[in-house]
Amino acid sequence: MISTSPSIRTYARVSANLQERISCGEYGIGARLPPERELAQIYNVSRPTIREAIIALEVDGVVSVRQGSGVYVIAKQPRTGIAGETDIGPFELLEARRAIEGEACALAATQIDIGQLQQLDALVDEMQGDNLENDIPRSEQADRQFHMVIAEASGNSAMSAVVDLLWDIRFRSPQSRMLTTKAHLAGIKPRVEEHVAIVDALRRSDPVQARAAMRLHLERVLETLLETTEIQEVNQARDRVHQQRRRFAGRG
Amino acid sequence: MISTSPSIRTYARVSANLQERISCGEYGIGARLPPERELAQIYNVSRPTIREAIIALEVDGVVSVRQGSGVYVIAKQPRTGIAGETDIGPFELLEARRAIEGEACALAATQIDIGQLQQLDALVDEMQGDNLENDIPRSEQADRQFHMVIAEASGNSAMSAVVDLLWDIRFRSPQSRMLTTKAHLAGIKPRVEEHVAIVDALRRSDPVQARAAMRLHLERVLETLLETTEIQEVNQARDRVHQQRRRFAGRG
DNA sequence: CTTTGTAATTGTCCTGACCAAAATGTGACA
DNA sequence: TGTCACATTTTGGTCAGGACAATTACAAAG
Repeated sequence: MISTSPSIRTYARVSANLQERISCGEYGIGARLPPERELAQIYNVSRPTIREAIIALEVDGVVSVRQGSGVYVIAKQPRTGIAGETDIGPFELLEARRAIEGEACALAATQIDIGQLQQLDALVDEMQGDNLENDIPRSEQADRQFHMVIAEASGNSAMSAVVDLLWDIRFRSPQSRMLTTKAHLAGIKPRVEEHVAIVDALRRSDPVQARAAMRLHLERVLETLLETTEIQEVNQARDRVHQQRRRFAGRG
Repeated sequence: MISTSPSIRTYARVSANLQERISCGEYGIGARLPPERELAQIYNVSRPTIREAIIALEVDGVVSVRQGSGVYVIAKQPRTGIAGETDIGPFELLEARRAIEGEACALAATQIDIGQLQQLDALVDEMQGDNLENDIPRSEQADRQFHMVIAEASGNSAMSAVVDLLWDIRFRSPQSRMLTTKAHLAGIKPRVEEHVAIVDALRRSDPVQARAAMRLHLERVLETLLETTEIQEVNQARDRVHQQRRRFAGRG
Protein backbone atom coordinates (compact mmCIF):
# COMPACT_ATOMS: atom_id res chain seq x y z
CA MET A 1 0.00 0.00 0.00
CA ILE A 2 1.95 2.94 1.26
CA SER A 3 5.67 2.58 1.70
CA THR A 4 6.77 2.79 5.29
CA SER A 5 10.09 4.58 4.99
CA PRO A 6 10.97 5.57 8.51
CA SER A 7 13.04 8.61 7.61
CA ILE A 8 10.26 10.46 5.83
CA ARG A 9 7.66 12.11 7.96
CA THR A 10 4.29 10.50 7.98
CA TYR A 11 2.36 13.52 6.77
CA ALA A 12 4.62 13.72 3.72
CA ARG A 13 4.01 10.08 2.85
CA VAL A 14 0.26 10.49 3.14
CA SER A 15 0.33 13.76 1.24
CA ALA A 16 2.40 12.27 -1.57
CA ASN A 17 0.12 9.27 -1.80
CA LEU A 18 -3.00 11.42 -1.97
CA GLN A 19 -1.33 13.66 -4.54
CA GLU A 20 -0.59 10.63 -6.66
CA ARG A 21 -4.15 9.39 -6.45
CA ILE A 22 -5.36 12.81 -7.48
CA SER A 23 -2.89 13.11 -10.34
CA CYS A 24 -3.82 9.77 -11.82
CA GLY A 25 -7.50 10.66 -11.69
CA GLU A 26 -8.64 8.42 -8.86
CA TYR A 27 -10.03 11.60 -7.33
CA GLY A 28 -11.01 13.86 -10.21
CA ILE A 29 -11.40 17.59 -10.10
CA GLY A 30 -14.40 18.52 -8.00
CA ALA A 31 -14.38 15.21 -6.19
CA ARG A 32 -14.51 15.09 -2.43
CA LEU A 33 -11.86 13.26 -0.47
CA PRO A 34 -12.95 10.88 2.29
CA PRO A 35 -13.41 12.61 5.64
CA GLU A 36 -10.43 13.06 7.93
CA ARG A 37 -11.54 10.35 10.31
CA GLU A 38 -11.91 7.88 7.49
CA LEU A 39 -8.55 8.72 5.95
CA ALA A 40 -6.99 8.25 9.36
CA GLN A 41 -8.29 4.69 9.40
CA ILE A 42 -7.32 4.04 5.78
CA TYR A 43 -3.74 5.14 6.24
CA ASN A 44 -3.63 3.84 9.79
CA VAL A 45 -2.41 7.14 11.16
CA SER A 46 -3.89 9.68 13.51
CA ARG A 47 -6.15 12.53 12.59
CA PRO A 48 -3.62 15.32 13.17
CA THR A 49 -1.32 13.62 10.66
CA ILE A 50 -4.11 13.51 8.10
CA ARG A 51 -4.76 17.17 8.75
CA GLU A 52 -1.12 17.97 8.14
CA ALA A 53 -1.16 16.08 4.86
CA ILE A 54 -4.30 17.88 3.74
CA ILE A 55 -2.80 21.25 4.65
CA ALA A 56 0.25 20.40 2.57
CA LEU A 57 -2.01 19.66 -0.39
CA GLU A 58 -3.90 22.86 0.29
CA VAL A 59 -0.73 24.95 0.24
CA ASP A 60 0.16 23.26 -3.02
CA GLY A 61 -3.17 24.41 -4.36
CA VAL A 62 -4.43 20.92 -5.06
CA VAL A 63 -7.38 20.79 -2.69
CA SER A 64 -9.76 23.23 -1.11
CA VAL A 65 -11.07 22.68 2.40
CA ARG A 66 -14.56 23.71 3.40
CA GLN A 67 -15.53 23.35 7.01
CA GLY A 68 -18.54 21.19 7.59
CA SER A 69 -18.51 20.08 3.99
CA GLY A 70 -15.31 18.33 3.08
CA VAL A 71 -12.06 18.45 1.17
CA TYR A 72 -12.40 18.97 -2.56
CA VAL A 73 -9.95 18.50 -5.40
CA ILE A 74 -9.41 21.69 -7.37
CA ALA A 75 -6.33 20.78 -9.41
CA LYS A 76 -4.61 17.65 -10.57
CA GLN A 77 -1.10 18.95 -10.25
CA PRO A 78 0.50 21.06 -7.53
CA ARG A 79 1.04 24.62 -8.58
CA THR A 80 4.72 24.75 -9.30
CA GLY A 81 4.46 28.41 -10.03
CA ILE A 82 3.76 28.70 -13.69
CA ALA A 83 6.51 31.28 -14.05
CA GLY A 84 8.77 28.80 -12.36
CA GLU A 85 10.89 26.53 -14.45
CA THR A 86 9.45 27.07 -17.89
CA ASP A 87 11.82 29.24 -19.81
CA ILE A 88 9.66 31.10 -22.25
CA GLY A 89 11.44 32.77 -25.12
CA PRO A 90 11.59 36.56 -25.38
CA PHE A 91 9.85 36.57 -28.74
CA GLU A 92 6.96 34.46 -27.61
CA LEU A 93 6.69 36.67 -24.59
CA LEU A 94 6.50 39.82 -26.69
CA GLU A 95 3.94 38.29 -29.00
CA ALA A 96 1.76 37.39 -26.02
CA ARG A 97 2.25 40.82 -24.50
CA ARG A 98 1.26 42.46 -27.77
CA ALA A 99 -2.02 40.58 -27.72
CA ILE A 100 -2.78 40.78 -24.03
CA GLU A 101 -1.48 44.18 -23.04
CA GLY A 102 -3.09 45.57 -26.17
CA GLU A 103 -6.46 44.43 -24.89
CA ALA A 104 -5.69 45.58 -21.37
CA CYS A 105 -4.85 48.99 -22.74
CA ALA A 106 -8.10 49.14 -24.67
CA LEU A 107 -10.01 48.30 -21.51
CA ALA A 108 -8.07 50.87 -19.55
CA ALA A 109 -8.93 53.64 -21.99
CA THR A 110 -12.54 53.72 -20.81
CA GLN A 111 -11.72 53.29 -17.14
CA ILE A 112 -8.56 55.17 -16.32
CA ASP A 113 -8.75 58.08 -13.90
CA ILE A 114 -6.75 61.24 -13.57
CA GLY A 115 -4.54 59.95 -10.80
CA GLN A 116 -3.44 57.00 -12.86
CA LEU A 117 -2.75 59.25 -15.85
CA GLN A 118 -0.54 61.37 -13.65
CA GLN A 119 1.27 58.27 -12.47
CA LEU A 120 1.93 57.36 -16.08
CA ASP A 121 3.27 60.83 -16.81
CA ALA A 122 5.63 60.57 -13.86
CA LEU A 123 6.83 57.14 -14.94
CA VAL A 124 7.53 58.36 -18.47
CA ASP A 125 9.58 61.17 -16.98
CA GLU A 126 11.48 58.69 -14.89
CA MET A 127 12.20 56.50 -17.90
CA GLN A 128 13.78 59.32 -19.86
CA GLY A 129 15.53 60.69 -16.78
CA ASP A 130 18.76 62.31 -17.93
CA ASN A 131 20.71 61.88 -14.74
CA LEU A 132 20.19 58.14 -14.49
CA GLU A 133 21.41 57.11 -17.88
CA ASN A 134 23.18 54.09 -16.52
CA ASP A 135 20.59 53.16 -13.96
CA ILE A 136 19.18 50.39 -16.05
CA PRO A 137 17.35 48.53 -13.29
CA ARG A 138 15.50 51.65 -12.29
CA SER A 139 14.53 52.43 -15.85
CA GLU A 140 13.30 48.87 -16.32
CA GLN A 141 11.40 49.10 -13.09
CA ALA A 142 9.69 52.25 -14.28
CA ASP A 143 8.86 50.50 -17.54
CA ARG A 144 7.30 47.61 -15.68
CA GLN A 145 5.34 49.94 -13.44
CA PHE A 146 4.12 51.86 -16.46
CA HIS A 147 2.62 48.75 -17.95
CA MET A 148 1.29 47.58 -14.60
CA VAL A 149 -0.51 50.84 -13.97
CA ILE A 150 -2.23 50.46 -17.31
CA ALA A 151 -3.18 46.89 -16.52
CA GLU A 152 -4.60 47.97 -13.18
CA ALA A 153 -6.40 50.85 -14.85
CA SER A 154 -8.36 48.24 -16.78
CA GLY A 155 -10.22 47.74 -13.53
CA ASN A 156 -9.86 44.02 -14.00
CA SER A 157 -7.80 42.22 -11.39
CA ALA A 158 -7.52 39.10 -13.52
CA MET A 159 -6.02 41.20 -16.26
CA SER A 160 -3.47 42.80 -13.97
CA ALA A 161 -2.60 39.40 -12.53
CA VAL A 162 -1.90 38.16 -16.03
CA VAL A 163 0.24 41.15 -16.97
CA ASP A 164 2.08 40.77 -13.71
CA LEU A 165 2.73 37.14 -14.61
CA LEU A 166 4.12 38.09 -17.99
CA TRP A 167 6.56 40.59 -16.50
CA ASP A 168 7.52 38.08 -13.87
CA ILE A 169 8.30 35.57 -16.58
CA ARG A 170 10.42 38.14 -18.33
CA PHE A 171 12.42 39.04 -15.25
CA ARG A 172 12.97 35.43 -14.33
CA SER A 173 13.86 34.27 -17.82
CA PRO A 174 17.62 34.11 -18.36
CA GLN A 175 17.13 34.48 -22.10
CA SER A 176 15.04 37.60 -21.77
CA ARG A 177 17.36 39.20 -19.27
CA MET A 178 20.36 38.52 -21.45
CA LEU A 179 18.72 40.04 -24.46
CA THR A 180 17.58 43.08 -22.56
CA THR A 181 21.03 43.66 -21.16
CA LYS A 182 22.50 43.35 -24.62
CA ALA A 183 20.05 45.84 -25.99
CA HIS A 184 20.90 48.32 -23.29
CA LEU A 185 24.62 47.87 -23.84
CA ALA A 186 24.03 48.50 -27.52
CA GLY A 187 22.81 51.94 -26.54
CA ILE A 188 19.10 51.37 -26.96
CA LYS A 189 17.18 54.10 -25.20
CA PRO A 190 13.73 53.65 -23.75
CA ARG A 191 11.10 54.57 -26.29
CA VAL A 192 9.68 57.69 -24.77
CA GLU A 193 7.60 58.78 -27.74
CA GLU A 194 5.80 55.44 -27.91
CA HIS A 195 4.95 55.58 -24.25
CA VAL A 196 3.71 59.12 -24.66
CA ALA A 197 1.52 58.01 -27.53
CA ILE A 198 -0.04 55.38 -25.30
CA VAL A 199 -0.74 57.86 -22.54
CA ASP A 200 -2.25 60.29 -25.04
CA ALA A 201 -4.65 57.71 -26.34
CA LEU A 202 -5.60 56.78 -22.80
CA ARG A 203 -6.14 60.41 -21.93
CA ARG A 204 -8.48 60.76 -24.89
CA SER A 205 -10.36 57.66 -23.66
CA ASP A 206 -9.90 56.14 -27.09
CA PRO A 207 -9.81 52.32 -26.81
CA VAL A 208 -8.98 51.68 -30.45
CA GLN A 209 -6.06 54.10 -30.51
CA ALA A 210 -4.86 52.90 -27.12
CA ARG A 211 -4.80 49.31 -28.31
CA ALA A 212 -2.99 50.31 -31.48
CA ALA A 213 -0.42 52.39 -29.61
CA MET A 214 0.35 49.61 -27.19
CA ARG A 215 0.67 47.06 -29.98
CA LEU A 216 2.89 49.35 -32.00
CA HIS A 217 5.10 49.92 -28.99
CA LEU A 218 5.59 46.22 -28.39
CA GLU A 219 6.20 45.56 -32.07
CA ARG A 220 8.95 48.17 -32.02
CA VAL A 221 10.46 46.55 -28.96
CA LEU A 222 10.46 43.28 -30.84
CA GLU A 223 12.16 44.84 -33.85
CA THR A 224 14.84 46.36 -31.68
CA LEU A 225 15.40 43.03 -30.04
CA LEU A 226 15.69 41.39 -33.44
CA GLU A 227 18.35 43.85 -34.50
CA THR A 228 20.46 43.09 -31.48
CA THR A 229 20.23 39.38 -32.24
CA GLU A 230 21.99 39.48 -35.57
CA ILE A 231 25.22 37.59 -35.21
CA GLN A 232 24.88 35.58 -32.05
CA GLU A 233 22.80 32.51 -31.37
CA VAL A 234 23.36 31.27 -34.85
CA ASN A 235 20.67 29.18 -36.34
CA GLN A 236 18.32 27.99 -33.68
CA ALA A 237 17.50 31.45 -32.47
CA ARG A 238 17.50 32.78 -36.01
CA ASP A 239 14.88 30.31 -37.06
CA ARG A 240 12.61 31.27 -34.22
CA VAL A 241 13.13 34.92 -35.01
CA HIS A 242 12.10 34.46 -38.61
CA GLN A 243 9.15 32.39 -37.67
CA GLN A 244 7.94 35.04 -35.28
CA ARG A 245 8.65 37.82 -37.78
CA ARG A 246 6.54 36.12 -40.39
CA ARG A 247 3.69 35.69 -37.97
CA PHE A 248 3.91 39.26 -36.85
CA ALA A 249 3.92 40.51 -40.42
CA GLY A 250 0.82 38.48 -41.15
CA ARG A 251 -1.32 40.62 -38.91
CA GLY A 252 -2.19 44.25 -38.68
CA MET B 1 -0.08 41.48 17.47
CA ILE B 2 -1.80 38.95 15.29
CA SER B 3 -5.26 39.75 14.01
CA THR B 4 -7.96 37.41 15.20
CA SER B 5 -10.24 37.16 12.19
CA PRO B 6 -12.55 34.29 12.90
CA SER B 7 -13.09 33.28 9.30
CA ILE B 8 -9.45 32.50 8.53
CA ARG B 9 -8.09 29.32 9.93
CA THR B 10 -5.68 29.62 12.80
CA TYR B 11 -2.79 27.82 11.15
CA ALA B 12 -3.00 30.21 8.21
CA ARG B 13 -2.85 33.24 10.46
CA VAL B 14 0.18 31.91 12.30
CA SER B 15 1.83 30.87 9.07
CA ALA B 16 1.25 34.27 7.49
CA ASN B 17 2.61 36.03 10.53
CA LEU B 18 5.73 33.89 10.61
CA GLN B 19 6.17 34.37 6.89
CA GLU B 20 6.01 38.10 7.38
CA ARG B 21 8.61 38.02 10.13
CA ILE B 22 10.87 35.99 7.91
CA SER B 23 10.36 38.22 4.91
CA CYS B 24 11.18 41.38 6.82
CA GLY B 25 14.36 39.83 8.15
CA GLU B 26 13.37 39.25 11.76
CA TYR B 27 14.45 35.67 11.21
CA GLY B 28 17.27 35.71 8.68
CA ILE B 29 18.35 32.86 6.45
CA GLY B 30 19.81 30.07 8.52
CA ALA B 31 18.19 31.29 11.70
CA ARG B 32 16.32 28.88 13.90
CA LEU B 33 12.73 29.56 14.81
CA PRO B 34 11.64 29.22 18.43
CA PRO B 35 10.65 25.66 19.34
CA GLU B 36 7.11 24.54 18.68
CA ARG B 37 6.13 24.60 22.30
CA GLU B 38 7.38 28.15 22.68
CA LEU B 39 5.62 29.34 19.55
CA ALA B 40 2.44 27.77 20.89
CA GLN B 41 2.70 29.98 23.95
CA ILE B 42 3.64 33.07 21.93
CA TYR B 43 0.70 32.76 19.58
CA ASN B 44 -1.55 31.37 22.29
CA VAL B 45 -2.53 28.37 20.21
CA SER B 46 -1.94 24.67 20.57
CA ARG B 47 1.11 22.82 19.33
CA PRO B 48 -0.67 20.97 16.51
CA THR B 49 -1.71 24.33 15.10
CA ILE B 50 1.88 25.54 15.23
CA ARG B 51 2.94 22.37 13.49
CA GLU B 52 0.39 22.99 10.76
CA ALA B 53 1.70 26.50 10.24
CA ILE B 54 5.28 25.24 10.05
CA ILE B 55 4.29 22.58 7.54
CA ALA B 56 2.67 25.25 5.41
CA LEU B 57 5.92 27.22 5.46
CA GLU B 58 7.83 24.06 4.67
CA VAL B 59 5.69 23.31 1.62
CA ASP B 60 6.28 26.89 0.51
CA GLY B 61 9.98 26.19 0.71
CA VAL B 62 10.61 28.81 3.36
CA VAL B 63 11.79 26.66 6.24
CA SER B 64 13.41 23.29 6.74
CA VAL B 65 12.54 21.08 9.70
CA ARG B 66 15.09 18.86 11.41
CA GLN B 67 13.91 16.51 14.10
CA GLY B 68 15.50 17.03 17.44
CA SER B 69 17.20 20.16 16.23
CA GLY B 70 14.70 22.77 15.18
CA VAL B 71 13.09 24.70 12.34
CA TYR B 72 15.47 26.67 10.15
CA VAL B 73 14.84 29.46 7.65
CA ILE B 74 16.07 28.59 4.17
CA ALA B 75 14.40 31.32 2.08
CA LYS B 76 12.89 34.71 2.63
CA GLN B 77 10.06 34.42 0.13
CA PRO B 78 7.71 31.54 -0.65
CA ARG B 79 8.43 29.89 -3.96
CA THR B 80 4.79 30.04 -4.96
CA GLY B 81 3.85 31.89 -8.05
CA ILE B 82 1.44 34.68 -8.66
CA ALA B 83 -1.71 32.68 -8.82
CA GLY B 84 -1.66 32.61 -5.08
CA GLU B 85 -4.37 33.89 -2.88
CA THR B 86 -6.03 36.56 -4.97
CA ASP B 87 -9.73 35.87 -5.15
CA ILE B 88 -10.75 37.25 -8.50
CA GLY B 89 -14.45 37.62 -9.24
CA PRO B 90 -16.11 35.47 -11.89
CA PHE B 91 -17.13 38.47 -13.97
CA GLU B 92 -13.69 39.97 -14.07
CA LEU B 93 -12.37 36.58 -14.97
CA LEU B 94 -14.73 36.23 -17.89
CA GLU B 95 -13.96 39.71 -19.14
CA ALA B 96 -10.25 38.95 -19.09
CA ARG B 97 -10.83 35.61 -20.75
CA ARG B 98 -12.87 37.26 -23.46
CA ALA B 99 -9.96 39.54 -24.27
CA ILE B 100 -7.12 37.09 -23.87
CA GLU B 101 -8.59 33.85 -25.14
CA GLY B 102 -10.03 35.79 -28.06
CA GLU B 103 -6.52 36.78 -29.09
CA ALA B 104 -5.18 33.31 -28.40
CA CYS B 105 -7.87 31.90 -30.63
CA ALA B 106 -6.97 34.32 -33.41
CA LEU B 107 -3.35 33.29 -33.15
CA ALA B 108 -4.31 29.63 -33.16
CA ALA B 109 -6.29 29.99 -36.36
CA THR B 110 -3.15 30.37 -38.43
CA GLN B 111 -1.16 27.75 -36.56
CA ILE B 112 -3.44 24.89 -35.60
CA ASP B 113 -2.80 21.48 -37.09
CA ILE B 114 -5.10 18.60 -37.93
CA GLY B 115 -4.31 16.64 -34.79
CA GLN B 116 -5.34 19.51 -32.58
CA LEU B 117 -8.54 20.04 -34.55
CA GLN B 118 -9.37 16.38 -33.99
CA GLN B 119 -8.71 16.80 -30.29
CA LEU B 120 -11.16 19.69 -30.24
CA ASP B 121 -13.79 17.61 -32.03
CA ALA B 122 -13.37 14.84 -29.48
CA LEU B 123 -13.65 17.27 -26.59
CA VAL B 124 -16.83 18.78 -27.97
CA ASP B 125 -18.27 15.28 -28.19
CA GLU B 126 -17.29 14.64 -24.61
CA MET B 127 -18.93 17.86 -23.46
CA GLN B 128 -22.28 16.97 -24.95
CA GLY B 129 -22.01 13.35 -23.87
CA ASP B 130 -25.52 12.07 -23.27
CA ASN B 131 -24.67 9.39 -20.77
CA LEU B 132 -22.79 11.63 -18.39
CA GLU B 133 -25.40 14.29 -17.87
CA ASN B 134 -24.65 14.58 -14.21
CA ASP B 135 -20.91 14.19 -14.50
CA ILE B 136 -20.25 17.86 -14.04
CA PRO B 137 -16.57 17.66 -13.19
CA ARG B 138 -15.83 15.67 -16.32
CA SER B 139 -17.75 18.07 -18.50
CA GLU B 140 -15.91 20.99 -16.95
CA GLN B 141 -12.64 19.22 -17.43
CA ALA B 142 -13.40 18.78 -21.10
CA ASP B 143 -14.28 22.44 -21.33
CA ARG B 144 -10.97 23.43 -19.79
CA GLN B 145 -9.05 21.11 -22.07
CA PHE B 146 -10.87 22.51 -25.06
CA HIS B 147 -9.70 26.00 -24.27
CA MET B 148 -6.23 24.82 -23.36
CA VAL B 149 -5.78 23.01 -26.67
CA ILE B 150 -6.65 26.23 -28.47
CA ALA B 151 -4.19 28.19 -26.34
CA GLU B 152 -1.49 25.66 -27.09
CA ALA B 153 -2.38 25.73 -30.76
CA SER B 154 -1.38 29.39 -30.72
CA GLY B 155 2.16 28.05 -30.68
CA ASN B 156 2.96 30.54 -27.96
CA SER B 157 3.92 29.05 -24.63
CA ALA B 158 3.48 32.38 -22.84
CA MET B 159 -0.07 32.49 -24.12
CA SER B 160 -0.86 28.98 -22.97
CA ALA B 161 0.73 29.71 -19.60
CA VAL B 162 -1.58 32.70 -19.24
CA VAL B 163 -4.70 30.80 -20.23
CA ASP B 164 -3.69 28.04 -17.86
CA LEU B 165 -3.38 30.64 -15.13
CA LEU B 166 -6.85 31.98 -15.83
CA TRP B 167 -8.44 28.55 -15.60
CA ASP B 168 -6.44 27.85 -12.51
CA ILE B 169 -7.78 31.01 -10.95
CA ARG B 170 -11.28 29.99 -11.88
CA PHE B 171 -11.03 26.55 -10.33
CA ARG B 172 -9.40 27.89 -7.21
CA SER B 173 -11.82 30.76 -6.73
CA PRO B 174 -14.58 29.89 -4.28
CA GLN B 175 -16.83 32.49 -5.86
CA SER B 176 -16.42 31.11 -9.35
CA ARG B 177 -16.90 27.54 -8.26
CA MET B 178 -20.05 28.44 -6.39
CA LEU B 179 -21.50 30.23 -9.39
CA THR B 180 -20.61 27.42 -11.74
CA THR B 181 -22.22 24.88 -9.46
CA LYS B 182 -25.33 27.00 -9.26
CA ALA B 183 -25.48 27.31 -13.01
CA HIS B 184 -25.22 23.58 -13.44
CA LEU B 185 -27.88 22.94 -10.86
CA ALA B 186 -30.09 25.37 -12.74
CA GLY B 187 -29.88 22.98 -15.66
CA ILE B 188 -27.47 24.95 -17.83
CA LYS B 189 -26.06 22.73 -20.54
CA PRO B 190 -22.66 23.19 -22.11
CA ARG B 191 -22.90 25.37 -25.19
CA VAL B 192 -22.07 22.88 -27.88
CA GLU B 193 -22.97 25.07 -30.85
CA GLU B 194 -20.68 27.86 -29.72
CA HIS B 195 -17.79 25.49 -29.34
CA VAL B 196 -18.49 24.06 -32.77
CA ALA B 197 -18.47 27.56 -34.23
CA ILE B 198 -15.04 28.14 -32.75
CA VAL B 199 -13.69 24.91 -34.17
CA ASP B 200 -15.16 25.73 -37.57
CA ALA B 201 -13.43 29.09 -37.70
CA LEU B 202 -10.19 27.48 -36.64
CA ARG B 203 -10.56 24.84 -39.33
CA ARG B 204 -11.02 27.57 -41.92
CA SER B 205 -7.84 29.24 -40.60
CA ASP B 206 -9.83 32.42 -40.18
CA PRO B 207 -8.33 34.52 -37.36
CA VAL B 208 -11.01 37.20 -37.40
CA GLN B 209 -13.88 34.73 -37.23
CA ALA B 210 -12.07 32.64 -34.65
CA ARG B 211 -11.58 35.64 -32.39
CA ALA B 212 -15.21 36.63 -32.84
CA ALA B 213 -16.49 33.13 -32.11
CA MET B 214 -14.44 32.83 -28.95
CA ARG B 215 -15.54 36.25 -27.73
CA LEU B 216 -19.16 35.50 -28.48
CA HIS B 217 -18.92 32.23 -26.61
CA LEU B 218 -17.52 33.88 -23.50
CA GLU B 219 -20.07 36.67 -23.67
CA ARG B 220 -22.81 34.06 -23.71
CA VAL B 221 -21.28 32.34 -20.72
CA LEU B 222 -21.28 35.65 -18.93
CA GLU B 223 -24.94 36.24 -19.77
CA THR B 224 -25.88 32.83 -18.48
CA LEU B 225 -23.99 33.50 -15.31
CA LEU B 226 -25.79 36.80 -14.92
CA GLU B 227 -29.15 35.10 -15.24
CA THR B 228 -28.34 32.66 -12.47
CA THR B 229 -27.34 35.55 -10.24
CA GLU B 230 -30.70 37.24 -10.22
CA ILE B 231 -32.08 36.99 -6.74
CA GLN B 232 -29.14 36.14 -4.56
CA GLU B 233 -26.31 38.37 -3.47
CA VAL B 234 -28.66 41.27 -3.47
CA ASN B 235 -27.14 44.62 -4.07
CA GLN B 236 -23.41 44.37 -3.97
CA ALA B 237 -23.28 41.70 -6.62
CA ARG B 238 -26.05 43.38 -8.58
CA ASP B 239 -24.03 46.55 -8.84
CA ARG B 240 -21.03 44.72 -10.16
CA VAL B 241 -23.20 42.88 -12.64
CA HIS B 242 -24.61 46.09 -14.04
CA GLN B 243 -21.24 47.70 -14.17
CA GLN B 244 -19.85 44.77 -16.11
CA ARG B 245 -22.85 44.63 -18.37
CA ARG B 246 -22.45 48.26 -19.28
CA ARG B 247 -18.81 47.78 -20.06
CA PHE B 248 -19.51 44.74 -22.17
CA ALA B 249 -22.21 46.53 -24.08
CA GLY B 250 -19.85 49.38 -24.79
CA ARG B 251 -17.68 47.29 -27.04
CA GLY B 252 -18.12 45.20 -30.14
C1' DC C 1 -44.40 21.85 -3.23
C1' DT C 2 -41.98 24.89 -0.33
C1' DT C 3 -40.21 25.98 4.05
C1' DT C 4 -38.47 25.18 8.55
C1' DG C 5 -36.12 22.88 12.09
C1' DT C 6 -33.53 19.12 13.83
C1' DA C 7 -29.95 15.54 13.47
C1' DA C 8 -25.93 13.70 11.27
C1' DT C 9 -21.72 14.73 8.98
C1' DT C 10 -17.37 16.99 8.72
C1' DG C 11 -13.76 20.18 9.46
C1' DT C 12 -11.35 23.07 13.54
C1' DC C 13 -8.90 23.31 17.46
C1' DC C 14 -7.59 21.84 21.89
C1' DT C 15 -5.35 19.03 25.94
C1' DG C 16 -2.12 15.88 27.14
C1' DA C 17 0.82 12.23 26.56
C1' DC C 18 4.65 9.31 24.79
C1' DC C 19 8.35 8.30 21.38
C1' DA C 20 12.66 9.30 18.65
C1' DA C 21 16.39 12.02 17.25
C1' DA C 22 19.57 15.54 18.18
C1' DA C 23 22.03 18.54 21.27
C1' DT C 24 23.89 19.24 25.68
C1' DG C 25 25.95 18.27 29.90
C1' DT C 26 28.69 15.27 32.99
C1' DG C 27 31.86 12.24 34.57
C1' DA C 28 35.48 8.73 34.01
C1' DC C 29 39.56 7.54 32.00
C1' DA C 30 43.90 8.22 29.49
C1' DT D 1 44.50 18.44 30.83
C1' DG D 2 42.09 16.47 27.18
C1' DT D 3 38.99 13.24 25.26
C1' DC D 4 35.57 9.92 24.98
C1' DA D 5 31.29 7.49 26.66
C1' DC D 6 27.03 7.95 28.68
C1' DA D 7 22.97 10.11 30.78
C1' DT D 8 19.99 14.14 30.54
C1' DT D 9 17.60 17.69 28.29
C1' DT D 10 15.75 19.75 24.36
C1' DT D 11 13.03 19.44 20.25
C1' DG D 12 10.39 17.58 16.66
C1' DG D 13 6.97 13.37 15.45
C1' DT D 14 2.95 11.03 16.41
C1' DC D 15 -1.02 9.43 18.74
C1' DA D 16 -5.56 9.47 21.34
C1' DG D 17 -9.71 11.52 22.18
C1' DG D 18 -12.88 15.22 22.91
C1' DA D 19 -15.48 19.80 22.59
C1' DC D 20 -16.99 23.01 19.20
C1' DA D 21 -18.72 25.14 14.75
C1' DA D 22 -20.18 25.13 10.06
C1' DT D 23 -22.52 22.61 6.64
C1' DT D 24 -25.53 19.38 4.80
C1' DA D 25 -29.40 16.11 4.71
C1' DC D 26 -33.68 14.92 5.79
C1' DA D 27 -38.04 14.87 7.78
C1' DA D 28 -41.94 17.25 9.44
C1' DA D 29 -45.09 21.07 9.10
C1' DG D 30 -47.30 24.64 6.43
